[in-house]
Amino acid sequence: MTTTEGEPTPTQLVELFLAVMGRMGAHLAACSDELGLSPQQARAIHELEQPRSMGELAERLFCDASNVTGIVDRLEAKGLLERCSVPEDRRVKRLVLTDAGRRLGRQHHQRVLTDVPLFTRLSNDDRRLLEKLLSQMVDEG
Amino acid sequence: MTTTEGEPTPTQLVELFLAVMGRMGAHLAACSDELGLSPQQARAIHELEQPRSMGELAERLFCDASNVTGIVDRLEAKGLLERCSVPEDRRVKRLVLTDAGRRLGRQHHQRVLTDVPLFTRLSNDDRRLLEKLLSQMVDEG
DNA sequence: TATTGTTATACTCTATAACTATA
DNA sequence: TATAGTTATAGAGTATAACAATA
Repeated sequence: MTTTEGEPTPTQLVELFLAVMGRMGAHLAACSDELGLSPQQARAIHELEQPRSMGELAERLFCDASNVTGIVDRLEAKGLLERCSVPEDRRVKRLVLTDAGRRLGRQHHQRVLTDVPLFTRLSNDDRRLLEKLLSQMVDEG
Repeated sequence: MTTTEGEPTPTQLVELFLAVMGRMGAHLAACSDELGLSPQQARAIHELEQPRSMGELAERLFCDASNVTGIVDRLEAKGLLERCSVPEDRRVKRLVLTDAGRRLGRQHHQRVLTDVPLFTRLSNDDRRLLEKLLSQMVDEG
């Protein structure tokens, strides 16, 4: 317990971030559930605002390509997207949201943004500050 | 696209937070995987630094109590915790980490804290600032 | 009666490996 | 040969409902 006041240990920071992540995760789960989607399905729709291939979607979801088959199957069965063929390379499937899919994506987006108790507690200045810090964290790669 | 400069929309902020969450999630998954744990098992061990009942653990994991039975089963099978009986109320199971469980928990904690590329990009001052903002977000409930 | 934890069930997500159809 | 996507498989997380033991 030799904690110097001037040198912040990462412990507290990571703990806090995990706590905020937990609440945000619960919020996201509730939002997708209201629309009859699993969290991962909602995430997929979000990433498909621009059409992408199966492999690209896998990268964005941080999961193996084999999982995407099932996720896309279920979204396609709900009529939320279509697997289009690509003339230049017939191996590739181009995933395109249907109108219903785009509509549901917008609804989900709205719900996620509405009443996020985490962020509503911050002043406008603090939100700008947090935005700046998060940008720094994500920048580059 | 009528975005006023002075009024920050929550959109960008939420997007950024989700991006940071995604990377942190990948980091956590990698850390637990190295120790032969699922992310949820690692999370459970983390929450059991203090002994808790099944129901308490369920609350902390934001999931139904019925799931905790399986999660605890698997941790118990690995010898990482024990279900102790509570004399005052024989319905309750008191979950206590074994020495091996506590050791693994410390290892996981170390790995999570080490080389978090997200936080290493921030200056000490910025980390303190982020810590303050995250505290505000979590405060109260 | 109410509560704690379990079981049964069914679905989703997950990675690995083997497969297909293209390139 | 290499790549994009699929299938098969097995394990883990998830919620709901019904249940046993205890309060």
